[in-house]
Amino acid sequence: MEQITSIKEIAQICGVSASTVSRVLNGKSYVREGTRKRVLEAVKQSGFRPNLLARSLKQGNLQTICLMVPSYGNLIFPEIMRGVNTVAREHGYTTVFSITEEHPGAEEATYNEMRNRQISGFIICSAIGDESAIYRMREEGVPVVLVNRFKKEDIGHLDTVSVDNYRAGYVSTQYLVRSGRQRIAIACGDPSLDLYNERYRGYCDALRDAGIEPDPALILQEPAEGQDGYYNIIKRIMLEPGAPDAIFATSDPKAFVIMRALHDLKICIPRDVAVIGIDNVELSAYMEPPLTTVAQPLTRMGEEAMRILLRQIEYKREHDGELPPPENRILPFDLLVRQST
Amino acid sequence: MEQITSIKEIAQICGVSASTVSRVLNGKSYVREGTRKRVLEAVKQSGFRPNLLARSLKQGNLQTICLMVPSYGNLIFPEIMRGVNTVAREHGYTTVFSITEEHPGAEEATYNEMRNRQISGFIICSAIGDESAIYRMREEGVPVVLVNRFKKEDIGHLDTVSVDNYRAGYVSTQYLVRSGRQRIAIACGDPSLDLYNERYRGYCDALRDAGIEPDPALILQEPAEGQDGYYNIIKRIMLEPGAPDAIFATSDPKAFVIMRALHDLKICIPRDVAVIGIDNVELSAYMEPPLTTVAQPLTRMGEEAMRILLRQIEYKREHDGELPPPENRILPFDLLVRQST
DNA sequence: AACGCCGTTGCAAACGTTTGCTTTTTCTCC
DNA sequence: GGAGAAAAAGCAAACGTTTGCAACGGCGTT
Repeated sequence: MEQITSIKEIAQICGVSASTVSRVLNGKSYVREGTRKRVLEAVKQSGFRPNLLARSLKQGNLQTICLMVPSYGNLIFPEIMRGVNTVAREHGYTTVFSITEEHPGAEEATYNEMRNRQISGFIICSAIGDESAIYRMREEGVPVVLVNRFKKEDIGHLDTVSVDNYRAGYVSTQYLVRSGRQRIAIACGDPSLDLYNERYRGYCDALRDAGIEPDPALILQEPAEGQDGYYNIIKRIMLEPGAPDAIFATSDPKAFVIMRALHDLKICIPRDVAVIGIDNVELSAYMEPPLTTVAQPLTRMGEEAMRILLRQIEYKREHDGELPPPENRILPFDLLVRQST
Repeated sequence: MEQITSIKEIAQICGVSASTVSRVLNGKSYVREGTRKRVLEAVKQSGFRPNLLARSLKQGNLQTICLMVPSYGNLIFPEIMRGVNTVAREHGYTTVFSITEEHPGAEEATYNEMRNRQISGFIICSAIGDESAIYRMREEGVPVVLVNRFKKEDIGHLDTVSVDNYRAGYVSTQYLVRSGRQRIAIACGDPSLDLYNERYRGYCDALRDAGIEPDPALILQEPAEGQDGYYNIIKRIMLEPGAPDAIFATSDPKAFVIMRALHDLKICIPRDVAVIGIDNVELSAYMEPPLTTVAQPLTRMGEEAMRILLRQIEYKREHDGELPPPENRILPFDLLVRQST
């Protein structure tokens, strides 16, 4: 059984031309029912699969999108990836990924690598501070969707998917206040990421609305060595006078580090200190005690991002390379009360 | 500034033929130093990037490999992915991924999807029981490397990367014995995966070598609903007479579930029951207490898998489509003692 | 019977490379 | 200065598709 490698061989078998076979395979133009059947049969018999590269070369795009994630340090990314991948697949798209490892400029480098692969678009979960490269991509007519990480000013200019981070910060802080906590600390995230600034704003406003003035001593800045550095910060602050009775971690992984520090200090959660996070990665439920957290619909965020990207790709095709006006999707979140508060 | 899209335009600018430009870009054949410089300059000036699809169409392979993972339920996969990705990238390869979600037949489906994309090879972390599809792939001359999941019989027939799972099981059990535990239970994994069977064998042998006959009551089979089902199993067994004083979880995620159950029973780890895992995913250190575990070099496993794949690809090119004899890489592991034992 | 139309099909030129072969240029050596 | 070889460059045919245009035949209409 010879391996059939091209449309021409199928054509020969069926006694038609290659064009006809192509038309059958694409279902674009009409083909007489009889020949259609015959071709389809031959294709099935031989197990022939058309060469996607050839098609893509002709049409100028491989059915492939690129997903950029910063790292796996934060476990939200695998879940987002899963969402992207399932929707992509449903639509015949393949997903390539690139781990930027938080290097500045990595997005642009990847973009350049991918350009000559005729990638249809990008989903970026790893923007850091400087988004100029991303604006440039959009200007060049390349579909891009940002997930989670973007600036307030990007809204209306770039496509984005996220939750309402301000509300998330507000709600979690409010919950701590309502459960009677007095001195609520916040573990801030990288200040170059707006999502953390928003959560911080929500924290401040929730406190003020409850008649509490935010105490600078309780506003913990992300240490230079990254979130693991919170371990030492917590150890220090808990021994000082005026230690907090609750800690709002602006992401679950930060909460994990913080809980570790509290355990090592033999401080009881939640009796002495309550801890709340944001994300709800899978493992949050397995912490001791299980972590109360604001659940982001991570997988769904990936799905939505891919849908928006597909919309852009389609619009672009129909409008002669023009991109549609940007879409900013905000998904709902849930406060998930477990035993750490 | 017009966008240069093809080698021909560069050729025109430099007053040479397209072939020459191609040769400069590939560095294959000799080109006079002067023209070389001129072409390179023009390429740089215009920011031109050759169309990889066209090249691949001609040469019959896109520089891309496909990584299949079962799911993200087990956090070892993100770390393996990172390893694969970095090596792939160093060698100019792009990685596409596919999540098989443990569906039987998913490997083959993905394989078929990828075949017409001229994928150079596959790294599979998701084989389940039936590897016939994978043998078929190899027979068709497609480079494949299995990571972690494969059968003993595959050794010598397929390329693999893993740790010595028998030793890993042996060492962890032995460690429990030596620290004075008497009744050591094992939480087995999916019996269709040999790696779990090996760990189990190691467990039995370690016990016997210590003069302890494995007690069937302490051999816990993975429940039908997957590892989460261990929650109820543990809750039950701990209340029965002859409850274990140590539990060997054949993977870290299983250990997490088990620890959750023990906490909920108010059983103290490690005083009443010691827990040991295998994997050392990042979060193991953040459990309460931090999990003692056999650390697999996950990222390194990904890297090695990619290297072996590259070797296959290269050999294949040089030997007229022939694959090299299979390689079975076994990487060293470390027993990481933390506070759960 | 001639006409035009429409539904089908084929032809051939693209898409942007690579590469075997040929031609031209350059160099070397007598 | 010329012959010959070696080096450099060009030509054109591929790789496997898609697609505009042309061709063909059959049918209904006048």
